[in-house]
Formats: sequence, C-alpha cells, structure tokens
Amino acid sequence: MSSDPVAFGKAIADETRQRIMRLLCCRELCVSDLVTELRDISQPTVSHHLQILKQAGLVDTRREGKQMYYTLRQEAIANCCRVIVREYAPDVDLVDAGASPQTT
Amino acid sequence: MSSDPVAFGKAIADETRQRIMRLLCCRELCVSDLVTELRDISQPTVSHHLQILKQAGLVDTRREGKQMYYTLRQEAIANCCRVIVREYAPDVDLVDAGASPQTT
DNA sequence: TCTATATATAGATGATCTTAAATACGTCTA
DNA sequence: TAGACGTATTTAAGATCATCTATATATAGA
Repeated sequence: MSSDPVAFGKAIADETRQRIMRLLCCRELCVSDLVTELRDISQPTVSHHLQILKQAGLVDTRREGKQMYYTLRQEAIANCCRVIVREYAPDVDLVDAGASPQTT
Repeated sequence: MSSDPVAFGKAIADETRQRIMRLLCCRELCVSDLVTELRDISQPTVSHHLQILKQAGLVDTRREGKQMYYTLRQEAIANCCRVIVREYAPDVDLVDAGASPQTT
C-alpha cells in the first residue's frame, strides 16, 4: 500500500519474484500452481517470495478451502511507477515517446 | 541501457541510492557536492553507489577537470517504469487515474 | 477425532550487499 | 616533475537475502 520506492525496488529486485509476478499477471493462481510452473524452486521458497510481495502490497490473497490464491495488484504496481517517475523523471512526459528506444 | 526490470529494481532498492537520485534530479552535481549533501556517507560509499547507478544506466557522467559530474537519465528511468507497467500492470493506463486526481 | 493435503514458518547456510579505511589513479598547477 | 586535490578501487567486516530441509499450522473429509 505504501508506494515507497525503496520498498518497491526491494520487492522487484529478484528474478524469482518477477517470474512469480509474470505468472500472476492477469490470472489468479494458488501456491501449488506456482510451484508447478516454477519447477526449479521449492514450495517454501515460493511461499517466502509471496510473503515479500504481499508485504510490499503487490499481491492480494484469497483463501478457497485449502488453497490460497494470489493475484497481482496492478494498480499498486502502476502507482509505484508513477511515484518513481514523478520523483526521478519529472521532465519526461509518459504519454508520448513510449516506444522510442532512447538509450545509450 | 537494458531496461531490465530486475536490474532496475536492484539499482533503486537502496535508500542511499535514492537519496543520491533525488539530489541529482534536474541538476548536475559532482562527487564532492554529493558527499557534502549526504553528510553521513563517506566518499568511497558515494562513489560506489554512483558506479551501481551508472552500471544500471540510470546516470550519465561528464568529466570537467578533476571533477566528475553526474546527472540522472530521466528517460532511462521512465523507460524502465514503462516496461514494468507493460509487464505487470498491462490493464492500467499509466497516464491517467494516478495518485493525483485528474479532472477530465 | 484422525488423516491427508495445502500453505506457512523456523533454522541453517552460503551468497550478495552496504559500508568505511586505506590506497591507487587521474588531473591540474607550480 | 612534484605535490595537491578529486575520484575510483581494494579490502575486509557486518548485515541482509535467497534458498533449502524440517516442521508447524490450517483446512477438508472420513
């Protein structure tokens, strides 16, 4: 919920967590679904990363019987990005120049 | 450079680095300027963080005599945010409906 | 209640990160 | 060239993190 850029950075600063986020994007999955997809990561590790994402406010949870379903909080993610741009890229207009690859 | 969300996350996942980014936002500063402002951080630590930001493509450098001047690469930062939103918040329109009320 | 299943937590370990002190490097000026 | 100054790198210590195994908690069904 915080939209704190440091906390947001820490939350996304891990390859496994971003794999989880990618899997959760636009669909709801339970822990065992995620463990099945991330076949090289143990269940406790998946749960651990989910707790970190939850703590950062980037996922929502819903219990259904024995399973715990997770979804991405897209609006929260977008909001963190808005804060970052407002703080560190205030001169950039997000509307245009979206796809222009202006990088060294 | 890369616009890799994991690398971007690692780069911003530190309070000191974001303090540096805030100081560099919209103005050019050399290392000793930054050391003066961040009065609780040593010069080698500041230099170290600047290297991390540089490696992530978030700052540009310009040498002028003995000093090395740093600037924020706002476009690169905005681009990383665009990638993150595209990947993890595709249903959200970054432009409107932000934290600030946008009266149409 | 007991058992099975799904998820979370605890503890341990190795890797990575932050930091400062000491030192090296690069540039200017005399 | 020598010395001063600004910045970068090296080294090492302490902290944090990702990951596993083992175990605990929670829920459903018999």
